[in-house]
Amino acid sequence: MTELTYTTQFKIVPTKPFNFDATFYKPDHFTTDDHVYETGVRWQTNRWNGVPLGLKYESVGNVSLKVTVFSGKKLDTVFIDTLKEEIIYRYNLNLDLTEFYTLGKKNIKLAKGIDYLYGMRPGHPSSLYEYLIIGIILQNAAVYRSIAMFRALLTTYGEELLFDGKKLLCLWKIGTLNNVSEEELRALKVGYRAKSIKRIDEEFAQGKIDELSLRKEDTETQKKTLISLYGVGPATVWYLLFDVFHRWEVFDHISPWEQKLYSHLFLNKESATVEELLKYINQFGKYKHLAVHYLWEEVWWRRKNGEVFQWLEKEIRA
DNA sequence: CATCAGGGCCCTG
DNA sequence: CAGGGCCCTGAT
Repeated sequence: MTELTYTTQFKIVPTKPFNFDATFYKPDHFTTDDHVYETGVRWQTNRWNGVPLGLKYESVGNVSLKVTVFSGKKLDTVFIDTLKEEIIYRYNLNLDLTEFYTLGKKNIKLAKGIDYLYGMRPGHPSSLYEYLIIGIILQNAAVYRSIAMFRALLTTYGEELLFDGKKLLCLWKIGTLNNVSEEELRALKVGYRAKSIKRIDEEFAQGKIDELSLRKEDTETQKKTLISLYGVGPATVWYLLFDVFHRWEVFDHISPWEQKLYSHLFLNKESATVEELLKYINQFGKYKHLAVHYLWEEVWWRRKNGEVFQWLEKEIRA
């Protein structure tokens, strides 16, 4: 266990309107043991330039954000400045929602979602490497199993950090799995995914992918690069484009299980065709996936706040 | 008990 | 470009 005793603080003022809770907590995200959330606060482990950190995000009246960085050693200014930029990027704290809201409010259903989650940003705590690990354990498994795999991996190869009275696990450093055999990974019940996880780790360790420069490429290049990674197919690419590369307009992939969920979500019925669903979502133009994010998160937040959606319970098998 | 079908992807033919 | 196989696990 590593105790993180150094602290650095800074403030971020996001664009308005800002909703801390809906931005820093997504009830449908399944990862465990690497974060704790309570109203107005999120503790999150993370690595920046390979350095394990404890991050504490606090809402200051839903107007600004207080960030406390816990580290094992003193951090220099460049490190902190780039970390701050990265946080702004990952949680989309500079996103201007005006245009999307104007468009979205023309649709009664989405208007309700926007109202409920007013100021919410899309966003994800993970780097591309970390998200790829998550994406791979999502494949061909229901939620409870993905959780089990994530927990097993994190417990075995992650690093235990103690900060601000919280004991949380931090995902391993790129290259860690180099000395781990495929058999050893399989023992954690990740199955055939062991091979993909190892190969992704290897490719990143060799520096074949540079996340920051890939962000600057166009969508097609990003798609091509991602799908070339072993174990990454269309479904995983689609998640990555939204959560890691912030492509709000890409919404062209609906898998059978999502088809059922979106039928309820968009059209309040049991089973709509993929064409029907895509047609519905096309009205949101360059904000297609962002619109879905609002509709989707609305249901999850309502569920968290006590409302019951039978169709959701049936499908998620958490 | 055995068999099967997944919240994909790779590989083969 | 269609379809079999894959780790596991719960459902039947």
